[in-house]
Amino acid sequence: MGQRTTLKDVAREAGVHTSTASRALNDLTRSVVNADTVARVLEAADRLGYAPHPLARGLRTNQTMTAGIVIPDVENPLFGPIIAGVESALGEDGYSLLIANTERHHPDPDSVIRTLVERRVDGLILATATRDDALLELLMSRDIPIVLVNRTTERVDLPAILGDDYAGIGLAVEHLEALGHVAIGHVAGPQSLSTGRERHDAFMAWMNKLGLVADGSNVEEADWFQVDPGYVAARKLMQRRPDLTAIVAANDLLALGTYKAIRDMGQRVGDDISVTGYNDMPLVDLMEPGLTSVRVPYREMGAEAARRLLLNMRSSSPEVTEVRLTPKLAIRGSTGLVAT
Amino acid sequence: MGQRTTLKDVAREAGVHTSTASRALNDLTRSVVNADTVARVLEAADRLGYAPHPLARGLRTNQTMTAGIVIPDVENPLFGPIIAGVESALGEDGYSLLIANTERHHPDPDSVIRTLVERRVDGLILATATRDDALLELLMSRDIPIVLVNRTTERVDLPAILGDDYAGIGLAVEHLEALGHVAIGHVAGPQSLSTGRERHDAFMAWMNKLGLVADGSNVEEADWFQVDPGYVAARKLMQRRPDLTAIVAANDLLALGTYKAIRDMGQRVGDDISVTGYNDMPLVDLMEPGLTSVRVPYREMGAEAARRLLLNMRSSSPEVTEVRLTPKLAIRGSTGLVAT
DNA sequence: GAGTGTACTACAATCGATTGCAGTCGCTGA
DNA sequence: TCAGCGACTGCAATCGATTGTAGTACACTC
Repeated sequence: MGQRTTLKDVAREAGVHTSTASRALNDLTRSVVNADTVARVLEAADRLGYAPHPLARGLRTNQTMTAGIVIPDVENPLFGPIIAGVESALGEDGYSLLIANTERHHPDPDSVIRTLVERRVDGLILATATRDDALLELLMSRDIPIVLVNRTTERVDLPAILGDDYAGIGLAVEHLEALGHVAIGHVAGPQSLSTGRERHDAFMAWMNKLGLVADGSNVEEADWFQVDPGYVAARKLMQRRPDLTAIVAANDLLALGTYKAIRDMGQRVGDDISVTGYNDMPLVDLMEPGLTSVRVPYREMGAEAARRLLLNMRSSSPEVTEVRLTPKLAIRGSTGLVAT
Repeated sequence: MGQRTTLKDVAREAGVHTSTASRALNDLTRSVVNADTVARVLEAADRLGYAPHPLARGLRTNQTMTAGIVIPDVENPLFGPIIAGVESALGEDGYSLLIANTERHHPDPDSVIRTLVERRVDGLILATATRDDALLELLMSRDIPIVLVNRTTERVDLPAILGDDYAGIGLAVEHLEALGHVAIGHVAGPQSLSTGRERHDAFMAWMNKLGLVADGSNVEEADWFQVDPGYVAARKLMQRRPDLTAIVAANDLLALGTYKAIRDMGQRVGDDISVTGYNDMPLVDLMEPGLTSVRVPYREMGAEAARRLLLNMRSSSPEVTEVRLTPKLAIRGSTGLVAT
């Protein structure tokens, strides 16, 4: 139809004032309206196909029923499940999701977040946090509910929904130790991100805990969480430590870069050197060999971030909580018994 | 800061009426305001950190400066580049992007689209079209600009930004023919989607054009664009036609399912049977062997859909155009000379 | 019968911007 | 000197919902 139906149309049709119609249509105020009047208004609204104008409502209530999510690289398959979880959980409560993609090469990534703030989103979910993130501090003064997802920050205290990296790396290291590996290396992620740093620290802690040698020579940091930096880091690591029989990579892309490095050095993944990854991205199970990877329930992570945000938007003094989701290890062909 | 700055504050600070301040701040009306007054208003706005309230503005102008994008499965890595392209192009024009994910198992996928319409998005980009899509017809009566992306529909005439499936399948079939293959099969996608249907039709057309046999026995439709349905369809195909030396799959997941089927039948991908895929998803290059795949510029597809939507939002009589993006073939180890 | 309390509804202000229209001032030409 | 026109600015209505407040009617009690 051409013209949209407004509350005035509904009120006229039901024979009441717009304020009565508004009260009849809203759950929280319906009880002060006579039941017969309520029935007439609801029937008129349904017949006319009425939907409230979100801008008019939002201007008055100071709520947009939208949340924003900021993703560092929406092309990275890691974020699809997180977005799906967030969108689904928010949708259940009647919220819509504005998405913004910063990307590493964005000229002014902070402007992306500011745009969402100016859009008056009711809350923000940020997947972009770095460990020393100045923008988060600035956002804190804005009094807008924020939840971090996947990574956290050390700059300020904010609610964060994360994977349990300590447990996840533990699964990988223990799995390799159970296969007889003692010379285990780590291709670490960038230490400016909490995911890079925590997986590195977890690796060191688990190696020490299991009585295995971790003196720093068995760790090499990749510049970024991508295949090529993983390849470069893995080569350096294996050149420095040719004795290593297993490598724990801080994510799947680094692991696949490690595959390439192993092959370039004339060895076989899984047979000569075992490799584990992290995230259990789509298709890593179809690699040759399938990648043993720490699986984080990312969709659930997204949903939990949304639920936390919804709680914090309703609360006048939101809790700063940190939730860590329990990972599992998907064991595949890239890990095998230590060669003798 | 606590309270937000409004136009009243800026007007007071600059010593003018709010209407003058509004005109001074807006590009289209600035020219009717005296230059000295403009300078004072701009300076006040900057000093007070003023940003217009989008709801107030939108209520009056009947524009939200938002567009909606509806994705059938945001966890599918295919859609990340499309979203990235859309978000980037819209952002350049000051638009924000609301994202909704329908998912195949959503109880009421149409409600997701209706919610965006009720949100008064200025336009919609739909990646969800099926060939016979009743909701699109309903949406047409709403007078909201729509652009289809990745898939099109036969139900109504709508602008669509697509891959050139005819050219893409042609690249694959010609490549295989050049390698000496004559017995080529097709693992088709679901025919209810334009991508499934068009790639199937393109395959038949190219086989006929090259004088190769395509009698229907060399085609098997997968129920969905996933690995397992691809596996099932590939097995059926190879059981029915054991002579096939090459298979053109309608997307990468079907291709990877075909890999599994080939291996289960004791043969080697690339050596015994060549396989091509479509989309060139992340990680298919790292498969063993790397998948030869038709690469569609999905990020550019998203950006073009956004540009088309922006044009149509500005136009009172938008063109129904169909743009097809030229694919390329990424040649890898999954295709080789026909075995003799 | 009068007074009081409660249920129900209407009135009007409000949110914060945009914009049609009108008033004022200064300049120019007859 | 006066009228007309253009530049500039202010006034007030408007977008469409929500909500504080007030008015009215009816029932109950003394």
